[in-house]
Amino acid sequence: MTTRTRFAPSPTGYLHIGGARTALFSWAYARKLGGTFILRIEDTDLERSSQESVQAILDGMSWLNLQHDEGPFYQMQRMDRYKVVLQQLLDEGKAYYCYTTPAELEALREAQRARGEKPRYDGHWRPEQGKVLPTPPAGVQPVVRFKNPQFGVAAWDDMVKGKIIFENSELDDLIIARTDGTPTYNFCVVVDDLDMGITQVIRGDDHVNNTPRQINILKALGATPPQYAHVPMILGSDGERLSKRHGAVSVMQYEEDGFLPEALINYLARLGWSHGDEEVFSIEQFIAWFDLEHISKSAAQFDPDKLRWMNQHYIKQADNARLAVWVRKHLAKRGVQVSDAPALEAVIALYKERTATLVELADEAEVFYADVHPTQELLDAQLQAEVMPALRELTERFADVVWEAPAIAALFKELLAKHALKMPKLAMPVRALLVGQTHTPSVDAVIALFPREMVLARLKKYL
RNA sequence: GUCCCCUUCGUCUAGAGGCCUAGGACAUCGCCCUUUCACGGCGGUAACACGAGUUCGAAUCUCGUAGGGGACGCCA
Repeated sequence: MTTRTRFAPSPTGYLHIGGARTALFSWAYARKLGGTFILRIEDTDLERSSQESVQAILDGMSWLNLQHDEGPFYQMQRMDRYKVVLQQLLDEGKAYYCYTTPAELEALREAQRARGEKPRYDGHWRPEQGKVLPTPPAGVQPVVRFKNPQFGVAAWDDMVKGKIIFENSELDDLIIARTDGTPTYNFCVVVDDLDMGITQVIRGDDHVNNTPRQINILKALGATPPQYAHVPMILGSDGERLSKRHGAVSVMQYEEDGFLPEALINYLARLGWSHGDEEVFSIEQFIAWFDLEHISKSAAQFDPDKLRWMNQHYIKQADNARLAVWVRKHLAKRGVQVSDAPALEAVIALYKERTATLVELADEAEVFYADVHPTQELLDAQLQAEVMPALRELTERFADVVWEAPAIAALFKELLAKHALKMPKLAMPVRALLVGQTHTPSVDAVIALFPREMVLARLKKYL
């Protein structure tokens, strides 16, 4: 049987970090085994589902390069199929109508909670051998409940967590169709996974509790359950559940914040999964190495610092032209047009190993294309009387020195000796006037990057 | 409350009874490199939740305790 996995998000928001990692694992598993990766949109909750969310999920997947082979399938378009299966279950006596109203259920649960019991349906309308069912009340639309086995267990060998066993007596009869006739999540999932021939269900471990119910429905349909792999969730950097508070929870937010998709992928792959001591690896390598056994069983805390480190690594080895595309677009958003001199790629080549994100890279590049305004504080600190003569002479000599880093460096050395100054004494003020700050790459390299006239203009402005 | 799951440095993790004086990575600290800042190099601090048991031997197996998480919807 060929491997078929799926990612089945509900379109009630953007693609977040946790979903992205589940998708990544599911995708990688299929890729590794030469299988098929299916995208399914679970949009049966009309209240909360939206087309924008569908698009956000699609965008996130495509940015991360997680291509699906089939789909996207939409559950709302499969209603007819669900109804057929629902009727089948009803006909076979494996599901039944229940007339208990939401208000009655609420009262029931409250009473159970008060008694310290697990809130659950009491089986009031559940048909049994020899049991006389109450007369359906007039005017009440029934829901359909699945007749869950009362004895035995629902168990499976989870590919991540190992053996998990639930007593059927712990499970109640879940609603599989609402009063309006629409099927609910646990039922749709079962039908879909069955119809789509899913062989491994890889999903968040918040679904562990749904699994025994799904297995029971599957069995009622005469099907063999797929294998299950429940992936632990990702916690925010504070150890709390991921939420809006954590800022960048949407995958696309990372795009905006200047992260490379391969960096996020590598980081996510490594978060809660490992292959010995390997930290940095390509997507091909990941696919080759990936397995479910090495996914850790417990939740992992998201570490922004490590992601930044990973991103810096990928920026350093990324193609300059590719980085330039992003930086150019980003600077345009700030209203800064990148000109031909200096070439953006040359700027990036010099700066990329010192920035952890593309936004930071853009920050560094901006001064080459927009006016700089050194703060008065910086000017006061750097333009001390003792360096002014050397600074003026340097500026004069800049007019005809060979405009290349080695020649510029030689000129610095010459003037340093002549004026009896140390390198930082002269380099710092030049940095301040040129780019508005004192932390830059080698000063001669920075100067050589600028067109000569630009350097002269920026220096003369303060001399 | 009930059920299910989890527990190795601050964080992500390696670890399948002796290879563990518990390894790597991020972070952190120190040193080196240096034209500032980075990059890079070298080194340091830092963990098996606790308690019993099994065993010649346990981070690894068993049980218990504690702590954490998840679920208990006509949400997915």
